[in-house]
Amino acid sequence: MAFNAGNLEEVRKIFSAYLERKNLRKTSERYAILEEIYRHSGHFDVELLYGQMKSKKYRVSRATVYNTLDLLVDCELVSKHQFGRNQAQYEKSYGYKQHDHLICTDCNKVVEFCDPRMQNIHNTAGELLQFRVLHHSLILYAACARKNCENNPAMGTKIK
Amino acid sequence: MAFNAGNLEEVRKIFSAYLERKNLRKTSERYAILEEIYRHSGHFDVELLYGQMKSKKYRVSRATVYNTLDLLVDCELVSKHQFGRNQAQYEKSYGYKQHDHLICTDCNKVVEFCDPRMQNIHNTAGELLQFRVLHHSLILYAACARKNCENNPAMGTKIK
DNA sequence: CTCGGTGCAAAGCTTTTGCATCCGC
DNA sequence: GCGGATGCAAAAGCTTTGCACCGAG
Repeated sequence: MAFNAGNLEEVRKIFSAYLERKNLRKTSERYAILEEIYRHSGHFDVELLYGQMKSKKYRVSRATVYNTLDLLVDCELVSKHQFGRNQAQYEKSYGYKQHDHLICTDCNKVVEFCDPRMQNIHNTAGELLQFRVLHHSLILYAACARKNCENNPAMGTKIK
Repeated sequence: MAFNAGNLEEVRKIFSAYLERKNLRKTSERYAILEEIYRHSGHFDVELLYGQMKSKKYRVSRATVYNTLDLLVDCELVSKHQFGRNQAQYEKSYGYKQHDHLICTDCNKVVEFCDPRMQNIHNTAGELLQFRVLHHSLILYAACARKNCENNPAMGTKIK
């Protein structure tokens, strides 16, 4: 998805409200990281984001990137995934409809999909267990039935 | 689940068949690790298993534990989970029916549950995407509706 | 002015790797 | 005996922490 000024305005407001609610300071670094994330699309990891910040005018540290990502995850502007590798993957989540992930066991690429049945489970599975489900992670590990999936542009980004 | 000699016999046979099929050597360390895993119940991480081996007569290295766990996961005698922490969690899987996991956001304990709707998704979600689903990971993150879940023995092991 | 946030580097923790030795086949 | 597997320790990779300085409120 391309850069979207209106969208950016909205997420900035949400972040501001969150920082105020939690009595956290509105630092330029926090907004710079939020904007950098919402300027790009797809999944990213800390190192990629840190590199993007460094390659621009920004003077940020990894510690601040980690700290700010935690805040953004907490206020639900970013979601965090552990795709079975050691490096956490993130993606912006505002304005995106809920989706899950399929990982190709042949080429390690990630495909997003949406299955309404998963929402049913999300909404009702907790009752029996006496839990209130806050969020979930569903990952399907699957072999590609198509040929040459590695070079298929319809598939998402490759994870490390 | 308590130690079960018959069960152990079976998994040892399965492991032997796997090692033969893959032309891998039947070392005493590999069988010792398999037995140590099947002698206990619940989830475990590498450090716990390594500690258990060390506290007994065994002379094993972490490297061998990691290597053997990879083999056991590959032949489906053990399953591996990334519960959002950095440390991978494992559990024995032979003779267990398929289940998914709920993690309490209050106390970090893991509860196993089984929802037949998940099997439906597993079996059919791949078709549309032209993938053959091999396995999946579903984790519900949920708040405990009961009081004092931390001390509830009905709930599983706490993860780090 | 205060003290929470930051940059930087060092430390921490989990996992992988290199190498000499060992042992299954 | 050959070559894969192991133990050990060192290295690698991701994340967190300690500390002095900076800047938002």
